[in-house]
Amino acid sequence: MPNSPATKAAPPRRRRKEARPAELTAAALEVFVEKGYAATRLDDVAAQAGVSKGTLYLYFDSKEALFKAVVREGIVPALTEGEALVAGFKGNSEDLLRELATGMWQLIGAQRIGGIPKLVFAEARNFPEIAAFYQQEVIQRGTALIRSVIERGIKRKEFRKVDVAAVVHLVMAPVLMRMIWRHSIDCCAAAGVDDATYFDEYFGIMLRGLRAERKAS
Amino acid sequence: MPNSPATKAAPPRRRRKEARPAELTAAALEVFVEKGYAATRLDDVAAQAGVSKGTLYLYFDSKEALFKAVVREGIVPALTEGEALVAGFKGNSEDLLRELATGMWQLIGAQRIGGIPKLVFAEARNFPEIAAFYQQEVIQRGTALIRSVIERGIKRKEFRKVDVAAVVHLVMAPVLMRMIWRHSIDCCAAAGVDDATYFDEYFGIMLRGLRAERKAS
Amino acid sequence: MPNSPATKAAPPRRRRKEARPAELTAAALEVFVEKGYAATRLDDVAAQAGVSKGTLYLYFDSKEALFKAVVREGIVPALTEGEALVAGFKGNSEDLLRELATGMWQLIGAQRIGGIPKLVFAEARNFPEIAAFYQQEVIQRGTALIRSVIERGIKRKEFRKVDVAAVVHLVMAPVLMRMIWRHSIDCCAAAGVDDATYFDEYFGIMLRGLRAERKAS
Amino acid sequence: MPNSPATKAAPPRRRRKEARPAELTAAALEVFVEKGYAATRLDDVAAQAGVSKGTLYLYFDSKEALFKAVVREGIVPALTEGEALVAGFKGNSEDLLRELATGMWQLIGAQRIGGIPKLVFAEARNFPEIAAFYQQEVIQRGTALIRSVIERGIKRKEFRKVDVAAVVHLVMAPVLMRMIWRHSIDCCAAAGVDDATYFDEYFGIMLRGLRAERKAS
DNA sequence: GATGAATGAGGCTTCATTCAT
DNA sequence: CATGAATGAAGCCTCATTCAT
Repeated sequence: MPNSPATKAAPPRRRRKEARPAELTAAALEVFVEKGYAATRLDDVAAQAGVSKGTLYLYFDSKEALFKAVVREGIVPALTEGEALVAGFKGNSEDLLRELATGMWQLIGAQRIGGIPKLVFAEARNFPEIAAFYQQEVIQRGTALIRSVIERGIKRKEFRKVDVAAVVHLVMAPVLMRMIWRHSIDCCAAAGVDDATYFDEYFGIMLRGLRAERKAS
Repeated sequence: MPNSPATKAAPPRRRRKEARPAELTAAALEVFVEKGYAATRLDDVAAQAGVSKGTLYLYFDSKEALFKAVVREGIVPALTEGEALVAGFKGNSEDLLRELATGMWQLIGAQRIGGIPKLVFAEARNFPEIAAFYQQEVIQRGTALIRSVIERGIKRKEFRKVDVAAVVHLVMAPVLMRMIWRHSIDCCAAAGVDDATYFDEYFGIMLRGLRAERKAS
Repeated sequence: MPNSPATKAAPPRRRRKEARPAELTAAALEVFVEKGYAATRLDDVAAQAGVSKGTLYLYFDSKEALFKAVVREGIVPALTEGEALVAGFKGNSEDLLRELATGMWQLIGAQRIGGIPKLVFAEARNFPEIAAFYQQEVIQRGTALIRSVIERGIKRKEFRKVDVAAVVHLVMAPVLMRMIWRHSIDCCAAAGVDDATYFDEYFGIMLRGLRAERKAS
Repeated sequence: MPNSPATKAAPPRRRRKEARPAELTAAALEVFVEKGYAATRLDDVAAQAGVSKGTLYLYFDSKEALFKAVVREGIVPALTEGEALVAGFKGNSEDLLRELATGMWQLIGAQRIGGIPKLVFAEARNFPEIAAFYQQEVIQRGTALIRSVIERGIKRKEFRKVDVAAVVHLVMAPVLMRMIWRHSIDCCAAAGVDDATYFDEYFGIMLRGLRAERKAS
């Protein structure tokens, strides 16, 4: 059947087969981040991916399954990248914290995946499974990372002795909140403060706040 | 005595009339915090309040109006109290910040209403009307409050000179995140750090981070 | 108990009792004509009458019953008045038709009751009982009236010989349509033609159209 | 063969796609004319068409859009035909008016779609959007059509000089009223006069009424 | 008699999910 | 594999009707 009605520049079918799920979750990520879970219509995801709505169901059992896949695929690689960045850092802990936070922001916060944390926080209650998964795969690894930096600083007497568990959350909070703003009310609110200034002040406060006090004399 | 017509202990009609709105917003708060805005069905709110769905519309024009009432009733008064605190405060700015944050936490964060911020951040994109309302009614007043404290500290040379806009967000972030955790993944995660420790360390870092440096001399 | 909270100038209760139903139907007429049957809310009728919604149910079993009462009370008296006007007319039939139509317009069409025909035509299908009632009480008497005028004209050789039944409808149609326009799309449409011009042309055509032809010679 | 899964003769999916909108508007026309606009439940339309309620929304955005489609499909073409008739007509204006009115009656009045005008007049007040639409799409074109015929007659000295705007409405009124009767109280009332007689007398009066008077001499 | 708070059925509309092609 | 037409279960909101006071 030559001259088949290939209206669109026929995409290579064969190759697609394996790439499909990733294409779909990529499209879904975009829409979920844009609209939130409840407001995301599978129609939109399908349109974004350039497939029919039915096709989604060939790869994912339900909207919920799709959502889970998006979170899974979206966040873990980013975290891995973050970990790689940190591994084998030489230098003082202030600089390490600085680089870690900056790197995470550039790799995650400033990217589209930066919308995931908001999504997860938003839907954690409705999807305990996601919450648990995220908790294990992301939060634990993430906090461990920060924890190691804090502990390193304390051990090296660069940081004060603090309650590490608490401080880990305190260190993460401003970065997470920045992501959340950006994907919710930021349009108007957080505006007025650009990323550079925000992080400057963040480090200004955090590092002063953590710095070991030097004996006066 | 089957078929007794008085199945439920007939509640006094008259007295209800005035109490109703508060009953309804209380019920709504519970469900909103539990399920999120979009996922809250007015049926559930009605059931929670022990009335029929129609009754809600006797007191509130729409789901949105109900939500706004919840916010107005639960958060705005706290802000007012906060404003009063700041306005009449004598003493150094560190103590003021301490009292303000502690007070806010007790009035909002530790209460059920503390679930509202998460909800708003989560669904702001989908309900621009609500986002705008919250922005005006809560965020603007809240940031103004913090801003006034920071500026007071700077003016009194108690705090360093910082970019106030940025610092306002940095100061709020750990408090907001604490609320968000609590209403999403906290079940398991943030556990391990109790409020007291968290806020101790929070002040420890924030105040050190803001403190004006004393000339060595 | 002096100083009772008589906020409104207490209306004489005793006298009301008998007048109430008429007050209610008057209010209902206004709202029905304004909004149509389905769109009329009993709340609005009650408000218009200055009573509570419950009160309506003291006098009328249902919205439907109220509607029927409105039609009954609104139209029959007007028709009676119309008949009185006609009785005992002396003069030629052209003038009679002219006066009849003009009179009916002034008594009905130009008044608020002029909205009733539209209502009835609109709802006849949904309320066969109303249709039957209106048919008997109004249409039959109305057509008989016109019929008598046409027949009078024919008998007196002032009008051509025509199919009286058909002509009766043809004579009524422009008057009825005028009422209907006025209560539906008139706002914009029929505008451009004032009543005087409309009726001038109406008579101009109708009377020429009915006039007996005079033999030339 | 109990529980046979093929309860209904499975209709061919492909062929349906194109025919569907017409099927749906046909069903809708029936129900709209039967019940009126407000009283028409989309459930009924769907049932009448043999589809589910959701299917309606595959083809029409809303009840209003569905109604507009019904009008566009049923009335607008007739107007177009009428316009064509007038545009190409050779001959005297009496015959033109006769043909136009007769044609309109056959295309609209005598069909099911003839129930639409009543509906629009009845509910225009409650659905301003529909009123505006009908005004633009139907009334304006319709009156322009009649107007052109009247003016043609005057220009050709076949008709008297009359107030055209008024006469347009006078000419339409008996036709519209005939439609309205037919769809409201006609069951019993207008009966007694068949269409042929009615239109005979209509032309008899209208044309005599419009005819230019010939100078005596 | 009068009130008006309360009810609950029902309408329009949306959208996740299915399934014949 | 892919499609997209079709479904039907809810959800928000309205309003005629009831009934305790």
